[in-house]
Amino acid sequence: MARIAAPGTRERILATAARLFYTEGVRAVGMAQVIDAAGCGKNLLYGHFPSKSDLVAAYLEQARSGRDADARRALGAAGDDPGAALVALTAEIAGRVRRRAFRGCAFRNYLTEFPADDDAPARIARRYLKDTRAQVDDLTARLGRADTCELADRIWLIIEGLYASTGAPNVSRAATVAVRFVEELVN
Amino acid sequence: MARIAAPGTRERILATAARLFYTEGVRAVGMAQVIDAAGCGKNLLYGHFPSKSDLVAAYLEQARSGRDADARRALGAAGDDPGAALVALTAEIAGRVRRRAFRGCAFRNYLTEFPADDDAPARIARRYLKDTRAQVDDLTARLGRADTCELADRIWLIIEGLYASTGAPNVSRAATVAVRFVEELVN
DNA sequence: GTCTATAAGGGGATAGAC
DNA sequence: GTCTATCCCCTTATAGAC
Repeated sequence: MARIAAPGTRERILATAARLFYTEGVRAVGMAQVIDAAGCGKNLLYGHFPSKSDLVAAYLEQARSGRDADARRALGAAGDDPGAALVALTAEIAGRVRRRAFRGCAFRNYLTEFPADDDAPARIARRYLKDTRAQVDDLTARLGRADTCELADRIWLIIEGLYASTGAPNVSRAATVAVRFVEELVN
Repeated sequence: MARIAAPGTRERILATAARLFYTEGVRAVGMAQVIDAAGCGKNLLYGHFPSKSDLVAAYLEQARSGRDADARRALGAAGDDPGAALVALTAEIAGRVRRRAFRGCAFRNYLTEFPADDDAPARIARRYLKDTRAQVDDLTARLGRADTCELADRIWLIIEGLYASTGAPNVSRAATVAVRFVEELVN
């Protein structure tokens, strides 16, 4: 009797790997550790993800999907107002930063761990940064200010600073300040 | 005939290691690679640095010394004006960011690579972040504003964002914008 | 005495085989 | 699941060159 493949196995393995990669770093976590934590056999993991690079790519793809969904939700609530959209985007990131499990931006962290690589995970990470930056540029342009370029650069500085505020003395306060900061810039 | 120990050997090894660690990441660079690049024997390196952790600690200590010296120089030119000092500090970082070899803040990069560690290198990195943040807090307090806390948080966001601007579309422009941004905040 | 070169120990990594 | 192959890691030890 052939056993039926358990549904959701791939997702369970990926969720475990994602938590470990994000918390401890991609390089620090070995495949054996993922297998142990997921409580699955080796073949099962390598069946779904033929190599560690594939698993890492899936981890980053999933992080991107989740982030995009949250961003869409935040943007939806902001309606057509580009200023409100920029504030909503910042607030969405601030919400992530306030979580206990926050340990920086998964994509920036990956690029810090593998600065020279140009494989699938690196391309996913770089594309994410490019796309979100473009999103900020777009929204800022729609504000119709004379100093569009300067303003976009400033908002981007705040967003990057917000993502980096892992070691800030008061992370939650930093998140609040960042949102208020962007609010003042767009109003 | 006893050969005299070559002077500057430690410094040469350390400079090689520092360049590699900073450019490619601490985890990605092995001791063998450092030995190869330094063109020395294995025993010589291990004589000066008994373990990789010692070498990494020396790398971060040296980075800190260099950074402190540059910061002192920048602060000296600013005189007693705390606003000018904050701008000078930002400009000093902006200068680093503009260099071709810039690949982020060595201390933040290390903490991203080893988030769970609490050894000598990690303590050096965390102490640096704590000290520079305290420096910003101090200077901001001396501005005598009513919103000292908020202002310090904002400047810190900009500084963190500036350090993170490795992948910005135009790094040099981002650096310029950051300095102008802080200028406006303190004036 | 000082350094290089080489070998080897002990561990852990990815990945494949059964 | 277990077992193995292969590789690279940090580190120590040994042997030889100047």
